[in-house]
Amino acid sequence: MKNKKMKIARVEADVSQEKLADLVGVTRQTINLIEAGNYNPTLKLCTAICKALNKTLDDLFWEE
Amino acid sequence: MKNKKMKIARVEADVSQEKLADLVGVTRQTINLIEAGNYNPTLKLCTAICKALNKTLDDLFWEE
DNA sequence: ACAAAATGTAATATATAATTGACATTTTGT
DNA sequence: ACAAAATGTCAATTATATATTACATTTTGT
Repeated sequence: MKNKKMKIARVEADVSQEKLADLVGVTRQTINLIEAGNYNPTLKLCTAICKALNKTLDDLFWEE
Repeated sequence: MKNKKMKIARVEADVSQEKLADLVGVTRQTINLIEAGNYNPTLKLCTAICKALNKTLDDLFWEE
């Protein structure tokens, strides 16, 4: 269960994993792991990522 | 920063903290802490809570 | 083709989410 | 008024999100 939506939003915003990591205050590896899936980030981090990419939680992290 | 939205949704759904905890597979204390605020739950738990209460992430956990 | 940037991934360490058990207080039903 | 249920909260432990360091591979620009 990769997080394609987040990766697409990031690429559309034209920011690298490293840049996004800086923006939200985590390491590049954490961003990489989230996009790779099998990861369970905290709400605070999800929210920070959404704001950095100008999206909402439902946009990037909701799964039916 | 209490999570009022979650508490309201839970009460409207007529489930106790303990019942909700059972539904989503955590302890009552964890639910209590989230509602009390100053807590940073994981995405998986947030999603489980939303589904149990028939809400979305934006409904319960989005903060401007 | 080449160098630089970006990405994938692993091992170990640290911070903190979540558990467990317990008790006090508040709320609800009768 | 009373008992039962629900909630608030604390201390100590366990599980796991995130950091750190490091290296290999892939992608991008020139």
